[in-house]
Amino acid sequence: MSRPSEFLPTLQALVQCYQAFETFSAADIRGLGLTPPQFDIVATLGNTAGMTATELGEKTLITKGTLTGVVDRLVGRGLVERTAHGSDRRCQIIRLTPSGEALFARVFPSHMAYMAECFADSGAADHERWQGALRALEQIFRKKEKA
Amino acid sequence: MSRPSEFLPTLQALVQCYQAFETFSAADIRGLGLTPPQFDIVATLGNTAGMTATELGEKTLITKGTLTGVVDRLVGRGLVERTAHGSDRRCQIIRLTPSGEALFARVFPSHMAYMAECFADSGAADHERWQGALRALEQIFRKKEKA
DNA sequence: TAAATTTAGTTCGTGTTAGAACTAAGTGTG
DNA sequence: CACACTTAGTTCTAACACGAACTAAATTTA
Repeated sequence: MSRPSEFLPTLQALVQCYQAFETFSAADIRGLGLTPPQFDIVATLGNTAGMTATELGEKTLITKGTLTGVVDRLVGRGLVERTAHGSDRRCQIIRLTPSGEALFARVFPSHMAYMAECFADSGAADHERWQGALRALEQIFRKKEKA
Repeated sequence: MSRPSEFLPTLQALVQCYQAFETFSAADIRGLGLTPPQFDIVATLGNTAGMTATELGEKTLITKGTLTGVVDRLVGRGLVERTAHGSDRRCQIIRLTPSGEALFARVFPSHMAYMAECFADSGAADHERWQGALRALEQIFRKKEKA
């Protein structure tokens, strides 16, 4: 067993890091006229032929109940559309409209460039260190949730 | 300048790690009858003589507009109270009521024990690695937001 | 095949979230 | 002192978050 004085600083560092990212990223996304979940969806659907709501939810980490509302708003703005799935009438294929494709082509590169500035001085070794640490920490939580 | 193929995996790892933590932690907190922000507030106020709303917001990373509502609900349940600040009439001191203290004494150790199970096999070196990586990554976002 | 179970999405209730506009109170400068 | 400015908290709006309950359509089981 571990003591809080050992692991609490790790959890605080995780939350503070995530918040810093979210705040920084969202400021740019809002300036592009989207909310962060909306951007995630548009970015995920870009350069694809569409996908089911379940698949979209898995990729964006948005739960299905929330996804309905976010997609509703994007449909209302004419950026995505729901089309029938060929063989399974429970499913829908969600995909970008031409207007949504145009938005994707504009905002995705813009936001990538914005984020790239952060990492101008970071090398491959930095990324390996971050990804290695983050994936190990993620497993810490996932291994317990199975039990 | 950096390429998305380099830094996107880092960002995805961060988001997935954070989500895994949040989901795992929240499941326990909800079982204790609190929401995650409510738990944060009770945990922050525990073993203190109270603090101003601004200070509480800084520690819990809850913005002031949100804090009003969360504190309202805790006041409604009789767990915290707002008292006048001695010298500055704009401020309030928010602190736990006796009932809130009792709740803190029950749920805080319980949740710590729940989280400690995750880190049963982690040593000091693991925590140093995680904290070092997370703090460095956090600075990546903070150094740009100043500019 | 009929019943039981699973899966896909929607709806609903409660709570959180950020930012912006607002009020009240303190601080600074002339 | 009077004015501009800052700070503390609340209110407001739009959107998101999650779980639970629900409908409809598939799939499994007997």
